[in-house]
Amino acid sequence: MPTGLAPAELIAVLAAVTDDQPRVMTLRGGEALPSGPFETSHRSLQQSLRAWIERQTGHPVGYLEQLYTFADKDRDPRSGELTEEAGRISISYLGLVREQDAAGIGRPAWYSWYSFFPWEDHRDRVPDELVEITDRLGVWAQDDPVRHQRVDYLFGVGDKAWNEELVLQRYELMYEAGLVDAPQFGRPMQGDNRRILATGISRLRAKIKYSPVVFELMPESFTLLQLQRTVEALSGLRLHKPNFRRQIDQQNLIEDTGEMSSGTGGRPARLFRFRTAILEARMLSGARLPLSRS
Amino acid sequence: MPTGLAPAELIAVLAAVTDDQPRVMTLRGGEALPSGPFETSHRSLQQSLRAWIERQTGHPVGYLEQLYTFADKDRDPRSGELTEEAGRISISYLGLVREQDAAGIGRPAWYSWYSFFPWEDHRDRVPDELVEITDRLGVWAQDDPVRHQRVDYLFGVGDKAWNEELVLQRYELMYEAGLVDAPQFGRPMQGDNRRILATGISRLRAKIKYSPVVFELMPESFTLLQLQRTVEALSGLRLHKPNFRRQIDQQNLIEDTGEMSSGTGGRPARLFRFRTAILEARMLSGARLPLSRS
DNA sequence: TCCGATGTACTCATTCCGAGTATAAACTGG
DNA sequence: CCAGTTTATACTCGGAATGAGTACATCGGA
Repeated sequence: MPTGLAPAELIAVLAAVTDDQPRVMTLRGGEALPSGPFETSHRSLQQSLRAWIERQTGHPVGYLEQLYTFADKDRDPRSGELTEEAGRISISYLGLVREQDAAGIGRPAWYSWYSFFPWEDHRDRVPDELVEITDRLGVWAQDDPVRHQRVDYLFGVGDKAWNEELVLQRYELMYEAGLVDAPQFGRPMQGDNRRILATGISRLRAKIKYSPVVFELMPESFTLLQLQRTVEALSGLRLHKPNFRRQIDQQNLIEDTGEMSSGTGGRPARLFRFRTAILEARMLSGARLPLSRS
Repeated sequence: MPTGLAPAELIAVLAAVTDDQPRVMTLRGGEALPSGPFETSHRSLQQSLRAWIERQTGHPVGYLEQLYTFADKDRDPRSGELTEEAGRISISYLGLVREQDAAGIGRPAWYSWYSFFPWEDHRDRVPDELVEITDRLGVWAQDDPVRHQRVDYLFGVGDKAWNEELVLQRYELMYEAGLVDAPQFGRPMQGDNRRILATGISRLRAKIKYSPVVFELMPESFTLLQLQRTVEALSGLRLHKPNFRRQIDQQNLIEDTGEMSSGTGGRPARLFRFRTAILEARMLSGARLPLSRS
């Protein structure tokens, strides 16, 4: 991004899925999210960011959504000092792209989410890191029942279920407990970038449940298993195959292309495509109010 | 708010429910949402806004959530001209308060949402305004099947169901079709304030389904019917009484105070209170992924 | 004392969801 | 070419949640 006197900074969480891994675009060897000043020459925030991303990656951004706006003083509660840029506004966005090969000068790299948040990947087993974290948080909560309740709820301790959407809240609790700087608990990032990434992951994990955004991450045509693997990568959970397929075709979101996948190891699978012009789509039923007739 | 050279402006959608009407705090005779510059003297955006609101209303804000951040050029697509303040950032918030009597100098007024969006109140009947709007939109869509699909989906035409959450998208479609300036379609506001209000209503209508924010609008103790009437006011829908009650006590969110309501016309009702220290609460079941065992 | 309004406890059918089973069709290594 | 592995796809079945409706209780007031 060209520099200049800018009233605001834009920060992007750019996500893609490849090799069954959810990935995020980073700069500086995985230490920073892409960011730059808001250019008033463009028409709007969205357009400004979209243009910059497409210049950087060589790919169009399928989906772009605003995440959160911070003031500088929101951003790093550790250092109480006032910087020269005090009062600057940072606006963060979540963007989804289909491919991850950057056209840049080799600087951008796509890291797996789970290298920053190793405790969030529950696809194969409960991560060792999570066990250690809950142990340490147990000590931190000690005789404080309120802390204990928060830890149990956020990290699925005891009979509580693991809720994959609470990425941000888990990170913030770990921050409070002083665990985020431990190197075994994920790759560090500069400033508050890891927290912004957590915000994006939380948002996306929630969104795939009631909106068909997953398809923004899929190629033109795909098999049902590929779709399932993508959802699993994003949510960090393993899904039940027959039930997943049932839900997908109940939603009526995809249609058969007529073609079959070339052998990926087993029996060839049908190739599907996303039904365009489906704007009324909701992935799952969505919450309901108990309506009255009439 | 004191004026000054500010990098950003804060705008608040302050909501309350009284007399079975969802209300929003306005200035200038209902023409503007409260707003002011972001004061860097405070610690963060949230705190800055919270302090200002409490000074204005004399009441604490129970719940405060960021809505959306606009650049000036996002804000009024009609006038293409560049103003002196081009590039200014506006950050909007949704706040919930329990009472609506302003301590101010008589300037703030609490108007019903539905005076700005008369077509959004479906509690008693389908509003006449909605019928006229869909008629006009039918003409606007004319021979364009894509437009027709959008209109049908957003406004519940034909066999499509009315979706109360789509307040913002409906308003934006009406804007596109040139209907928002018609005086019979709701009270006007200055600039894009009506669109920001629509954003807040959309967010709140979605939120009450999976989060216990409604209780931020309720008094200390309340009857089940009062709670139902509040949800109905917010959603603009009429709910099924027995099923509403079933859901509420399945969620285990409230507890009996032991007291009874003084006669409100019929048999006295139990008074309940919100169970504090319920952070794991979700109003409804929430969408689900088809999980796999172990 | 009856009526209207509200409060509260049920029933019943349908749909949705979690869990599991069974079979089909490819590839692989001996 | 046969056995075993991997993936694809079609079912079944029970339990939970949801939509819709019924029955009855208890108050104030005409």
